[in-house]
Amino acid sequence: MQLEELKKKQEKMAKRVVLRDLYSIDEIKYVLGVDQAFSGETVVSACVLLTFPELEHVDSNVSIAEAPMPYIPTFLMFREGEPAVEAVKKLLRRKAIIMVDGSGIAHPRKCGLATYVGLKLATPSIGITKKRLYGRVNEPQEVMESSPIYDEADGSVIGYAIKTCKRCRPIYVSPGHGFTPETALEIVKMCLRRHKLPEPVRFAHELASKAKKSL
DNA sequence: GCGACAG
DNA sequence: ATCTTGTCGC
Repeated sequence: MQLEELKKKQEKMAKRVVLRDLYSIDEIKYVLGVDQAFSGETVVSACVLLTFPELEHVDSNVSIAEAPMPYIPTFLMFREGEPAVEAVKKLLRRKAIIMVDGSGIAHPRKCGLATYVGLKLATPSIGITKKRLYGRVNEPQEVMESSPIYDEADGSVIGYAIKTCKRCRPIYVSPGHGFTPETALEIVKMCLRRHKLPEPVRFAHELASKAKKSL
């Protein structure tokens, strides 16, 4: 099938991923949050720009597009990647990092949606998911407790699961590009404010669904 | 063959 | 992701 071709593209991109900190936490000035909402096959991509670490809203942007292909597990980047990149472009600036609603390297071929966006925009990125896609994890039990996500093949740490609120399942964090799993987790913790999801992703999700309604 | 499988 | 009301809890 042609999915084999797409797998090769992911494997090729994965080789370009940098898993060390391109930015130290204290030099980050902004955090961009991205998410998409769908109306049939119409993609509504929303991006919010927040200051870091204050998380004050600076600007936001919405862009509409047609989905290039259907959703197929582990191939999400080919469906939402370009739309997401388009939404982020206009708001991108120096010392900004990107937080994406989708996996980073916690992916079978180490190339999730967050990795795609980070590499495409040559900007450090972090992936956040509400459900596990790949990796072995012992779910954290206490609020704010985190536990490593291990690569199913070599056992290396590829991210962290963290229980962000009392009565909710943990969220999964993995670097997309330009960060170690530890730093990605630390940044996500700094973006939490009494909700399950970190503010950048939360606001982007909110904007995307709001923009979708007004279509 | 069987189960798993982001958004 | 999306289709959907009320409802329990902080």
